[in-house]
Amino acid sequence: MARLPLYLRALSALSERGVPTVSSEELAAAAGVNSAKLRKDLSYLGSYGTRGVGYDVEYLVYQISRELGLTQDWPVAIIGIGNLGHALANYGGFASRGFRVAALLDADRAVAGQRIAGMVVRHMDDLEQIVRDDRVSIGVITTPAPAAQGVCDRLVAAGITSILNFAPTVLAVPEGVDVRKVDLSIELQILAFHEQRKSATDAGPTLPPTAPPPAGTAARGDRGGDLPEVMPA
Amino acid sequence: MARLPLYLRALSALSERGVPTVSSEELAAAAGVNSAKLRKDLSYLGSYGTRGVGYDVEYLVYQISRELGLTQDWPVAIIGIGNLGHALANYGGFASRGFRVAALLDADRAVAGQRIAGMVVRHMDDLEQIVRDDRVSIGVITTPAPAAQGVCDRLVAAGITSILNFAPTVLAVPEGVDVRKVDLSIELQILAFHEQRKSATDAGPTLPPTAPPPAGTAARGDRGGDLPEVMPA
DNA sequence: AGGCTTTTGTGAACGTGTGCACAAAGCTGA
DNA sequence: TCAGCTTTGTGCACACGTTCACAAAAGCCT
Ligand SMILES: NC(=O)c1ccc[n+]([C@@H]2O[C@H](COP(=O)([O-])OP(=O)(O)OC[C@H]3O[C@@H](n4cnc5c(N)ncnc54)[C@H](O)[C@@H]3O)[C@@H](O)[C@H]2O)c1
Ligand SMILES: NC(=O)c1ccc[n+]([C@@H]2O[C@H](COP(=O)([O-])OP(=O)(O)OC[C@H]3O[C@@H](n4cnc5c(N)ncnc54)[C@H](O)[C@@H]3O)[C@@H](O)[C@H]2O)c1
Repeated sequence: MARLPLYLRALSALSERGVPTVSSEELAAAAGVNSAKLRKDLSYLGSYGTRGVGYDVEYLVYQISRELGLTQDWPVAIIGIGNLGHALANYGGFASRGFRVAALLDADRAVAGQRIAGMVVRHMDDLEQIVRDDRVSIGVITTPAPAAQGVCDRLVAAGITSILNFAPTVLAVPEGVDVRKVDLSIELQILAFHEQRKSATDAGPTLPPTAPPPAGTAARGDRGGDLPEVMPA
Repeated sequence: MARLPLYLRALSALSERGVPTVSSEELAAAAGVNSAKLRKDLSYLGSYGTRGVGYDVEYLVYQISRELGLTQDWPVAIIGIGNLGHALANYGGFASRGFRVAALLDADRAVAGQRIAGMVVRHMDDLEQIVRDDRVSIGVITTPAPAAQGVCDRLVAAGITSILNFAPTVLAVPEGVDVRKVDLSIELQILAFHEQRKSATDAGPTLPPTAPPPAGTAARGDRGGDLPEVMPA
């Protein structure tokens, strides 16, 4: 379940505040989900709440941590130490949850060798060896989009089966390899879409809900005239 | 539809390569989705393909751009110019799709005044004015988690109705405000979860699929002894 | 000790998204 | 002009996730 990390975060906060137990209602509110959904999720991991009382916070934290595999540490390698790679390398939020930045790598020999966040950036030549020696299990790709697939292939060849991709590309991977992507532009575009909807309904039907296609002849052919050249490159 | 940006990206790539038309099958492969799904998605926006030929790339790019509201530009403000805020400010991928970084803001007076990516970082005091004058419609929150809700409230009060949140918190917002979150730790935890599943099935049932709760007496009470203190803070 | 209150765990209905499969539509070439 | 081929658009069935609602369980108070 993809919501477990959310619950875990809310529970950790409660735990820090010394709260001993929590009801599904409270926890659901903190995580921003429906309480029935939360209870069903928790029941999946065979968890035990106490009727009339709620869930024991500490116990639940432990259970979810174990279910997510957070009781062991996961060495992470970051590939492509540019703007974003820098930020991630300097980010302290990883270590607190069992993730350890084991290596930073870059193809640029001017970047390799630099010290960032207390680590020396390694060159891509050493990738396979680093993965092997440090038992890296998760690769984070922060290279430019054109390089992402190549890097991905090398990571997979080196034995990595979990990849977090920040480059705006669809990565092709063999079966058994998990890829998750974080895509800024897509998030912004979705926001823009909703924003447009809002202003459209506010200001009346300037844009019809369903855009009528160019009538008559065809959707193809000579349309050079009526297409403003506003489309993004 | 949250997949439109994906299609748009694939289409833009095709457009740059001069490809005039594309079949649903090809486009679906490029976007990593099912072809029937893609056709259904496109049919929602009343789009016109040509049977026996496929879709006109340029026309589709225009249609999707318009549907997503990408024919206008969206001024974006980034709040919290630390590691991540820096990276985003320096990122060139926004402008290419109609998003314009209109302002960088920070609460730290040592940060405000700095030039980053050709812009001067403004102080939070000016937030309301900047939002008003520059017609900022999307706010990006890259402050530490504890500050996020406060910043969010101010953005909403200033009239912003679309927020992209990088801080690991659930933001409470009034109806009509859209929040999308990008959460690194959650992505990593999901990867770790699957990774653990994989190694568990490989190496036999070291961890049972369903974790049996502590038997007998209760799930509560004296459990100080059998809980290893490995849970993340 | 027994009833009352609180809260879990879950059965069942519902809505949504997904994918198959096929008929209709349009192009191409003879 | 017409047959044949390709590809779209969509009806339909299915699977999944979500939510409601309620009975059973546990604690608490008298
Ligand atoms: N910076 C952001 O805020 C941001 C936001 C969203 C998405 N992205 C995406 O993240 C990726 C990185 O962005 P960035 O701004 O950090 O770019 P960048 O150009 O600053 O950094 C890219 C780094 O990758 C290295 N690199 C290039 N090819 C490589 C290869 N084959 N192997 C290893 N390393 C290689 C380069 O040497 C460079 O250091 C891009 O795909 C970008 O689209 C960035
Ligand atoms: N750096 C990363 O790679 C990364 C990754 C995932 C998530 N995050 C999250 O993104 C957020 C920012 O991370 P970071 O590494 O850039 O942190 P950072 O500490 O480097 O930067 C935070 C910035 O926000 C400013 N700030 C603090 N309170 C503010 C307020 N009330 N109003 C306006 N500005 C304020 C600070 O002055 C600072 O410049 C954090 O919530 C972090 O958890 C960061």
